[in-house]
Amino acid sequence: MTSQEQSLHYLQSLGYRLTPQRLLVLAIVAGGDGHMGVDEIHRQARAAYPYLDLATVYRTLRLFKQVGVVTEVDIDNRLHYELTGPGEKHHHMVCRACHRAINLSPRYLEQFRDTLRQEFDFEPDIEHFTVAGRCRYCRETAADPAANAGNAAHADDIDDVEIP
Amino acid sequence: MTSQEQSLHYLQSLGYRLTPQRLLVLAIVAGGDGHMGVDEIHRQARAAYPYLDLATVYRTLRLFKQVGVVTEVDIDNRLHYELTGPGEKHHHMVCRACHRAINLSPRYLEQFRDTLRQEFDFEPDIEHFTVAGRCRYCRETAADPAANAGNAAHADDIDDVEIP
DNA sequence: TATGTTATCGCAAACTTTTGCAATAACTGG
DNA sequence: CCAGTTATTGCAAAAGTTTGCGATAACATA
Repeated sequence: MTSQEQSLHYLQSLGYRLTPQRLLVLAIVAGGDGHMGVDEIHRQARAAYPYLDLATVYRTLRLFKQVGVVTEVDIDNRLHYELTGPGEKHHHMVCRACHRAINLSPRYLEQFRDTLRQEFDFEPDIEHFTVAGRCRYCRETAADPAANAGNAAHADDIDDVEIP
Repeated sequence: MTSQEQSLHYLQSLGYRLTPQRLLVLAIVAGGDGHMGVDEIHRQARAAYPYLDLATVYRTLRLFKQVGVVTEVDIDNRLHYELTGPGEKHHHMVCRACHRAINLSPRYLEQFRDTLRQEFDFEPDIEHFTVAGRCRYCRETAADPAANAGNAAHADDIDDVEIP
């Protein structure tokens, strides 16, 4: 049984229905490599099934995320999804400047999570966790707020860069 | 010189202009207690200056955040802002269920940040950092978020609880 | 104070994501 | 296999946020 089939069985066991739309979205997310934007998922899905609505894609992905089939990553204020690997969970660091996403092993967060549990009895959601910040390249090239200090021009925003 | 005046001077020193709109938004955020939603800021601002546009409020708050005057907190997919205290920086844990925000001292994140710096040469943005998850009360009472939303009962011995 | 430069504003429209609702289709039990 | 129940869909529209653009106003310089 493939991991896709497992996911579908799991959905069914929770009482959710198996629809062609859900099969399709799952197949596409499973087929893509790395995080996929919602629009790209929708575009690919329409190629196979033209009537599939964007709202359905959003709802389907939200459901998949809820039951743990996919992982949600917020990249530059846009939602992206990838298949949740069985054992190979990881988190992301996303650069504020170039929006590149770097994978982050869970062990970096585990200690932090344990502390929050113990001290606050708060259960942090570290399955869906993104660390924003600046990557090495962007810090080297420019992008230091202090460097812009005297500069009146306020560089509205840095342009989008493909996600590797 | 008040801390508001300091912020304004700082903006000017960076080359940004001082406009009545910015003065107003700053005053309102400074006047409110805790995180304020964008719509609430806009509503209060219009009382004093009816032509102020919502887009201007968004742009102003984004600028304030960029230069460190305010801190942005994402609560239930909506942006909230509060004045960045001079020394009293803190982060937030926001409950997925009741959306209550719990303040989190920076020391809990410092070790994590140091690790990311050393291992990945990645500079995480921990000034604007929110940990999502489930608070104790919502995990105890289990399911229904609506049941807990707006309930301040479990402020008990949690240090610093704010209701959005 | 007058003038030029350009950051900022207001407006309208776009974009991303969510939601209400009636019609449809997936599962259930007979 | 059929009928009933209800989760799910597609559509349209709303909600929250961002963006393009021409007009305006803030600051610098003289």
